[in-house]
Amino acid sequence: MQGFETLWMPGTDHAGIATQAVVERRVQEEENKNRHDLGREALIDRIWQWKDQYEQRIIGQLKQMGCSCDWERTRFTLDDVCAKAVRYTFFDLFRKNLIYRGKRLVNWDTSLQTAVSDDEVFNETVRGSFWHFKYPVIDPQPGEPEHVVIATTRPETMLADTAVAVHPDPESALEKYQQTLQQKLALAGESERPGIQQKLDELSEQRTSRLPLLIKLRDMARAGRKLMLPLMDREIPLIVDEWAKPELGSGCVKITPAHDANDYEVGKRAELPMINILNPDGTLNAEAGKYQDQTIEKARKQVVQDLEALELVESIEQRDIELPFSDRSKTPIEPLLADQWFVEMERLAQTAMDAVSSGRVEMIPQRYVKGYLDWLGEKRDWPVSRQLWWGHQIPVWSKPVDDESDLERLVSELKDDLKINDTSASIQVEHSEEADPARRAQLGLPLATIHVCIQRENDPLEKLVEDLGFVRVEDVLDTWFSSALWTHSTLGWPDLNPDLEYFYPTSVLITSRDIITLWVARMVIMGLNNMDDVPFHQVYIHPKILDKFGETMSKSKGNGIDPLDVIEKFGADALRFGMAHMTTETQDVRLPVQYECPHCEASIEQTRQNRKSTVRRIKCNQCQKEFSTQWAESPEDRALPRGLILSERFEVARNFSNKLWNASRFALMNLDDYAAGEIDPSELKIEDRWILSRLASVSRGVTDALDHFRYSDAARVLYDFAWDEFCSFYVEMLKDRFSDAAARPLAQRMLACTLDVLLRLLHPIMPFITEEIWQLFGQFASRRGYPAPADAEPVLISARWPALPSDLQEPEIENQFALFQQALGAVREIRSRQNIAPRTEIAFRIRAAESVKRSLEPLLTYFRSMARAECLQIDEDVAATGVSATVTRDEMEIIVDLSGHIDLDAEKARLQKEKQRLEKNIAGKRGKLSNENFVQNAPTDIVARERQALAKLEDQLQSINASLDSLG
RNA sequence: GGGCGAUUAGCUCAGUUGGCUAGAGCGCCACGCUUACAACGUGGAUGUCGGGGGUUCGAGUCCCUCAUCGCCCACCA
Repeated sequence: MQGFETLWMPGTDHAGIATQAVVERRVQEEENKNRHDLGREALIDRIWQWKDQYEQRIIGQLKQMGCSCDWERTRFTLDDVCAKAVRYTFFDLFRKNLIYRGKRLVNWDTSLQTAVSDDEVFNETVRGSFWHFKYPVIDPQPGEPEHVVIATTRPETMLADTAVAVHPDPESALEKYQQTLQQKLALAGESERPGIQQKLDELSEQRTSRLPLLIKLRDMARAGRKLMLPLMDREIPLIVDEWAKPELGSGCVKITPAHDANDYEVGKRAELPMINILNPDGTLNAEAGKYQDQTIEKARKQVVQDLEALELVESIEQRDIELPFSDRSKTPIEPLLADQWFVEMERLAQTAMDAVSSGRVEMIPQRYVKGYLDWLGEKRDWPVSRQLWWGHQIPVWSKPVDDESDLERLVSELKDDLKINDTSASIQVEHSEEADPARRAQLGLPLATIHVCIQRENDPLEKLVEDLGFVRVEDVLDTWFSSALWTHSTLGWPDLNPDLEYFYPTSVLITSRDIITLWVARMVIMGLNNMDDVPFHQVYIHPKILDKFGETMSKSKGNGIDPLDVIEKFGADALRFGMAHMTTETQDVRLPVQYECPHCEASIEQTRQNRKSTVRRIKCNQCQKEFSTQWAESPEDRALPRGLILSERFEVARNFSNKLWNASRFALMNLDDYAAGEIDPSELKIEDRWILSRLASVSRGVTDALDHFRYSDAARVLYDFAWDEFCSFYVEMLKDRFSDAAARPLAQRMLACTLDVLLRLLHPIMPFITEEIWQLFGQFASRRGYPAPADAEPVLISARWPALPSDLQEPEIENQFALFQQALGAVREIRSRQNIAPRTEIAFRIRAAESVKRSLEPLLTYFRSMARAECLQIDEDVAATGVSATVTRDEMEIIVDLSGHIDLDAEKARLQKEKQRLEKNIAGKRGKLSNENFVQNAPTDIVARERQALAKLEDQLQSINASLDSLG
């Protein structure tokens, strides 16, 4: 289904684009042939619908943004490249004898008349009948049963039965099953126990009641006894096979090799005939005898009815049955035996395992390695043919031959006359599995089939072999076959060119975990096979976006968000930043989805009900007007305005974009008279050294995070820095300095170099807004930097990544600044607590040690602009006088004189609360420190830190108590 | 059935080698349109870190176990 999934989201990756191209070309071809069938029509309809709605929206938006779009060219170039690569690869594998033809059960969708792949199948539990039929034993001996009872949910498949199986050793199988159950019982939790116990009870009863019969049947099977298949009057053998589970049903199981995967395995082991009774459209074929041409449904009823007439129905029970359904047509799947092309994986899989085990390909997070190795370790051959009409058609021409002389003649003709010698075409001869000529004739099988694989498209050879009666194989290749070539086919392989030389192997593949096996493993295999080197060195598996119920977003559930809607509402940068912000290593992301009413902008939560594809319109619960959903089809529904599909989780990112834009606006407004110039480090103020220090740590942090795929860390670090440090402190402090003519030039240069680095760091996750700011910025201050200015690159997208010298990082300065931030916070808190009007100026004093005093003094001036407060005194022995409010912080006590406007009760309540908090913490610390084990065993620096913390807390408690006393 | 992951504030999520007095955004409460920003500013409230055991001086973090949820693979007379 990958082809179709990506089809709805063009541009998500190149494989998607390539697939889309192939689909459309095939649609065109089919239309030219003027073949009609229901499934194809429906699909084409959907494709055109999609093209109108989605592609046009994308192109329209790109055009609105002033982009020119050469979509057509991109598409066809990729298509051609991929088609060639696919043929070259298939040919290469064919020539190495790694491609072979065999039988496989496929999931057949009878309404679309195509096979569907496993990921297009969903299971649904339905209440259904479970029939127990009796098959007569031929010539029962005395003591032997007259019938064998089998059970089925699909009665019509009995027409294709070719055996009934019993277990070869029912006694020990039951014994073993009992042991397993007992083990499970011992380990089980409360809730599971009764169920297991019940099974055990049933089992012990079975062992007495049924075991003798099963042993008897086993012996009959060994003796080669046969049963009569009712209705068909065909003799079928009773066989022994471990697939028959003695503990289930009657212990006997009917074997239908052509219509059931497990039965198929049994059939292979026992060399049973395999009878396919189905036509592609779901009606029964000639093998079904008198039931021919009936639909499955009708045949099912008829079979039951006929068996009832023969008194061969033992019982019918109603049960919950899990049935596989086709996702596309919503009809039940019928397993069907079909000829398939396989890739032999033994050697190929090993190369891909080695690439990862040896570390040549690294997986991040590492936990995904296990699944990858386990899957490849099974080395199961890869069935690559699909019975669909879109995709890359298999480049093989085949012709069946009926006798040895024809075979020899044709092969030598191919080799001698057509010069097929494995250089650009190759021959395989597939001998029929049936050795007996009479039986072959009966079944209409050829002696052998000659397959010719041709490497190049439009090779004249294609025509020549067709003239010899060869017909091209109808099947197309699995989507993943071409996707596996993505890393090199998109670079022009098999043609050598500088791009391929330069870019292969690529550095990193970023993808979703559910296609590690389907896509990643196969890319490694094909890369190694075609290029003799791994396709990438790192594979980053990103988290998945889930909806608010924790379910994967998918079209079939209808619970996705629409990225274009998010862009329309919040902006492209908000989408990108938001995604980065959510991308953490372990956690999948839950994204609640809302519809936005196009009339009143009310937000309507998406529910399991209103997201369904049957819901075409929704009534807004605020304005009561209706709007259409993404599923709208009828003209009336589509005439309604469409509700955007959004998630409010992108608001954070939208607000951040806005903040950044406003801060930049401020910066540019104040750079109108900017003059580039050297910055003398000795002239820097504390806040300058602080912001440089922070900038250095932040750029290191961001670089490191991006290097290690920690996108959310990068986004968070930048968000916090830009908002809380750059905007809330540095920009605020610069305001004072801008109004001072003497200080202005230095302040401007510092602002310019800070903004410069910030924009560079933000660009990867907010490309559009930072680029816009960057280019405006260049008009005001094109030369900037610390300490010496340099010409800034004209375009941010190709600008240098910042690497600040680590000696700019000054922990002491950051500590010093933290003291200021604490003091400022304390003053603001008092203002707020006391409800002091914002315009009212207040005065305060600080009690603190000499070292703190020295740290704070250069910054005292900012209390005026940032808190409308003035520091009167800062000393070790400052004491509260008169009516005052105090706040204690780590290493200081801030005292605000409040005579005139104190709210005594508010202050007392606050102090009481603070006191409680401190007392609790102090008790905890005291307990810890009085524990001898802790003091003895913990590292000395930890103990010292705890002691210090306790002293600080006790000091704070003391001053709180003093304040409480003074307030009465 | 096998494997992987999750469970932290009302919601969505951070929490590096155990040192935590558990954080952020949204939402909530109070005050404020102060010349970058109301998509904003300042301050505030909010947690038995799913339950139970264990290891340790010390557990949100490590181990065991139970519960719930999700994903992948296999199976489904």
